[in-house]
Amino acid sequence: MTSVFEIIAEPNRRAILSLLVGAEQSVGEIERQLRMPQPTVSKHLRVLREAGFVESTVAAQRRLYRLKPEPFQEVDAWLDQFRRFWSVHLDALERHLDRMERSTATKKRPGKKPARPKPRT
Amino acid sequence: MTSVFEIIAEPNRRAILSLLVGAEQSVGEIERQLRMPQPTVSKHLRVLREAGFVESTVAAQRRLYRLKPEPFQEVDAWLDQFRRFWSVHLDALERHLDRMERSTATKKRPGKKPARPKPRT
DNA sequence: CACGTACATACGGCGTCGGGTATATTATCT
DNA sequence: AGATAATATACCCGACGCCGTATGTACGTG
Repeated sequence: MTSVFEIIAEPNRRAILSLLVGAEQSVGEIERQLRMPQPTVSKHLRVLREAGFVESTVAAQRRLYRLKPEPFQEVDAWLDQFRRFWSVHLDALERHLDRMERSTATKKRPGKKPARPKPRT
Repeated sequence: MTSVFEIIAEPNRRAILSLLVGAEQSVGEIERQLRMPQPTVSKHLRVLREAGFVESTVAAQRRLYRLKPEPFQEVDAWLDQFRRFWSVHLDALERHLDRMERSTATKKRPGKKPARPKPRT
């Protein structure tokens, strides 16, 4: 389990991560929402924690898990080398879609750049 | 081997993909550049092809493999939900880096948007 | 202090993936 | 057609990952 890619290869772990995007959750909440046995949740959380995807704080007898950004950025950085490739291949399509978006006036996160290529952290 | 994430979990496969970013390559070229036995290369290429990461054309007795963009976009789309999260967490840092970049005048791909969030294909 | 809750860990079993070796297939050349 | 190069596939095996069950630990409450 050496790389971030092996971590996110597991469907249950991806489910947990997606769940944690909304807000931090306790083990029990994850267990109930994803309908998976508690030891399974704990084990996956351990893997995710050791890989830096999540961190936890103790709140009474429960532990709240939340996301950490770094590993995701690592995946993003890896993906970056391929973005150059696929942007070339889909350039015409992209321009077409851009025109579509502007004409249908679907405003998405107005003033924010969507993604940074190669974040340095 | 059901999802794109399992495909890219394998280090040798990622090496092959990275190699193919530059240009299409034959099996033998991959074999030599990555110093891995030929059956290993063929097996991984099979997996990559069936997952849609690469396609091949026959050129005499050799087969040239090249990348296909779709699976990468799938990974990118998955990452997108987390981009919102980490951009919030690193907003201040991001603005700082942006100022750094502009002041050092490091122009990157001038007129091109780096990545499309949620590509529709 | 006994008990219940919330979570973590230990252990055994099983399926699957990747590596290695050998062999089959397809194309090229003489 | 025979030989050789390039690639694909078959088979066996060892390792590792995930699951389920059982048990351990820590915290809170009566």
